[in-house]
Amino acid sequence: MALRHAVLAALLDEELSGYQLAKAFSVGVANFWHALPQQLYAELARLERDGLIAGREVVQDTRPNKRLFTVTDAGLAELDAFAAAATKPSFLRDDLAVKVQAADHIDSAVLIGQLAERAEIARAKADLFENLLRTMRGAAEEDDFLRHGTRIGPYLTCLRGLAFERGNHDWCLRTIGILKAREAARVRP
Amino acid sequence: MALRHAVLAALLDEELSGYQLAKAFSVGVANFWHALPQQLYAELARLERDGLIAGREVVQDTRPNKRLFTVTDAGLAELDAFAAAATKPSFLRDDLAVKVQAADHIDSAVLIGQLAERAEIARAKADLFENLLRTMRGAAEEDDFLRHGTRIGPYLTCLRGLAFERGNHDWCLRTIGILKAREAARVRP
DNA sequence: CCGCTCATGTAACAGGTTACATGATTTA
DNA sequence: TAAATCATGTAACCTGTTACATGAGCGG
Repeated sequence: MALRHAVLAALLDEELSGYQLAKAFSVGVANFWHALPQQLYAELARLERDGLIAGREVVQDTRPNKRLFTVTDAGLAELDAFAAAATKPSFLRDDLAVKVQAADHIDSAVLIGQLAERAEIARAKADLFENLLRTMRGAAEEDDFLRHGTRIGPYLTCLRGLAFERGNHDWCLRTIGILKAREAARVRP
Repeated sequence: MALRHAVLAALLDEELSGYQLAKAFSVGVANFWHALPQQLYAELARLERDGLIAGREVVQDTRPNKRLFTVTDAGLAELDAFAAAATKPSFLRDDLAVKVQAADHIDSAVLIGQLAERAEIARAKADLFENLLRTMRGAAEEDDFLRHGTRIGPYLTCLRGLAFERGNHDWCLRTIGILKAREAARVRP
């Protein structure tokens, strides 16, 4: 039951609607958790029912009305309890890694294509994260912001996302290089 | 349905029993996928039923008998098809990241403790991966092994695991440093 | 003799994914 | 005028996790 806490954590810094939350969780920016809109709407309903968040209706003319959610004191207490409990280890689950594991037995041209695709996605995400970080720290130097800024949580998770995507990118490119070198070596050894 | 392919990929290089597979998938070495023993036994049964792997009984005196599994031609074809299909993006799902996201609202002593714990786990895993890599390449230089060695798939996924755990470790330590500096700044600003 | 390793599962439950449904408004 | 955006969900299905079951040998 950790989607709960991910939603609470996301609502700490801004009041959001389900739709806005869904954007934050799916469109790239999901640097600390990933979830689909359907999960989020369901989870918001449960959180509100349990009194951990409170929603207020915002009536709009041109757009459909929306409900903005805030974390309640009970919600904060729940997050405290979550933070104090033992952290579950995080595991890898990546289709691309499975394909690379089988690299010696499958067509390497296909694999190289998929690695290139992933490298590009990783690069785009890294760029996005860099921009987000710049926006968050504003005019301040990074060290200064981290020492004295308010709300560094999102900044810290974004730093992790950035490092992760850079690692991804580098690994894809290196793997492509190795596979190509082997192909060349196989043709004229 | 990707556990299927992860199991197939794991069985490519050695004939394994369910028990041995389970060890490879749970005890640390899960650098390209993670799964529990129960999932694996169930998946092995399905794979055998579908003719993608073949099992042979090995009778043992002192130990209970076991069944060793090998990938069939149909299994290889299935892996080929999987490799050719579009790769699903991989997503982050980490309790610790959720806690860090909420860093501004929860007790930082607790958080620092959990980050230190995770840093230690990451360090241990990185060490393990380094040893695995050394074992895999044997006497050869890394470049040489990667260019001419057989079975580099597992080596490549292990490289990724290593980079991932190092990134994890660095991020945990850096985050701890930042949180401590902020605590100090709050006491005497 | 207690706990660990080998060896294989079943059953119930929680969590995540896919497919589908609706409908107005702005942008290309 | 077609497509994307805003806005919210339901239902069926697939996947992963937790809890439990069994039993022999080996090491401290």
